[in-house]
Amino acid sequence: MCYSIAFMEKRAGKLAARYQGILPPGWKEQLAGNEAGDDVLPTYYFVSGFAHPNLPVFGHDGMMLASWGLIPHWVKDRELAEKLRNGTLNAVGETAFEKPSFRKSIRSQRCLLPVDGFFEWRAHDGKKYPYFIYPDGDDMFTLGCLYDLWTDKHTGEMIQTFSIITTPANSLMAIIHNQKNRMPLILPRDAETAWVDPDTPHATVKDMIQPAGEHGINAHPVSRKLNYARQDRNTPEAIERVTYDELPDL
DNA sequence: CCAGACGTTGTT
DNA sequence: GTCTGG
DNA sequence: CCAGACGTTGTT
DNA sequence: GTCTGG
Repeated sequence: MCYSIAFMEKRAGKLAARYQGILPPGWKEQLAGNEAGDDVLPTYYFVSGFAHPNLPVFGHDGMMLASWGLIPHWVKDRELAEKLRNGTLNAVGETAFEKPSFRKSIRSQRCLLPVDGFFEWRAHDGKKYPYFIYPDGDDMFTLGCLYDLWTDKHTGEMIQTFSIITTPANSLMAIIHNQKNRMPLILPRDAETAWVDPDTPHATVKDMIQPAGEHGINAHPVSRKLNYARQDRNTPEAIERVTYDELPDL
């Protein structure tokens, strides 16, 4: 699974350039000339999905800000919305086509979430050690996600929300995430366009939901201060390597 | 049919 | 809105 | 996911 | 053991 991520790259123009292949004509120019997104987007060295942060996701018709934790469009009241969204940070890729909460979104409302990396915990000798998992160089991971738009019938408020698809762990992630053996869907660059295209056949979508290969994926242990949710964990230290003598290598 | 759930995770 | 359990 | 709490009373 | 907050 994937319950916390890093998102430091907040320049709308750079994101637009990175994802220009999936953006309709004109979007790159709009975003590049509009710095407003930078005011809206904080820098997250570490952010928990349970805080339901607003993050930029890319759908077939452009970029939108969406809150992490998918609220299905059919939810009738805020109470159920608040309850469900804590359980929809992730969507199991193997079952998303059947689940009432995801069946519409996985068919026609797929999107991409760029992240600088994500965090998972490794259990060793009765303790939990957080790891930061990140791509090579300056690139970002592109996570395969679903989105939905929910309207509060009572207030008229509309909330755009998303969920991160998960797959079984690859061999690297199985060592780190040794108690859950899941990982987020990391899409190869050449799959991005088809992922967001609402007309991509279901069979093709299913084929895309596979564990990423280990190539290009790096991971190192980070501070156990991340285990304490009440502390301010959104600091540059969150992604810095910490060496624990007792931890076996990956 | 109706009522109620609708999600993730875990079991070192 | 759609599925499951009874 | 993790750490930490885990109760009662009153209340237009 | 199970729920809540972050």
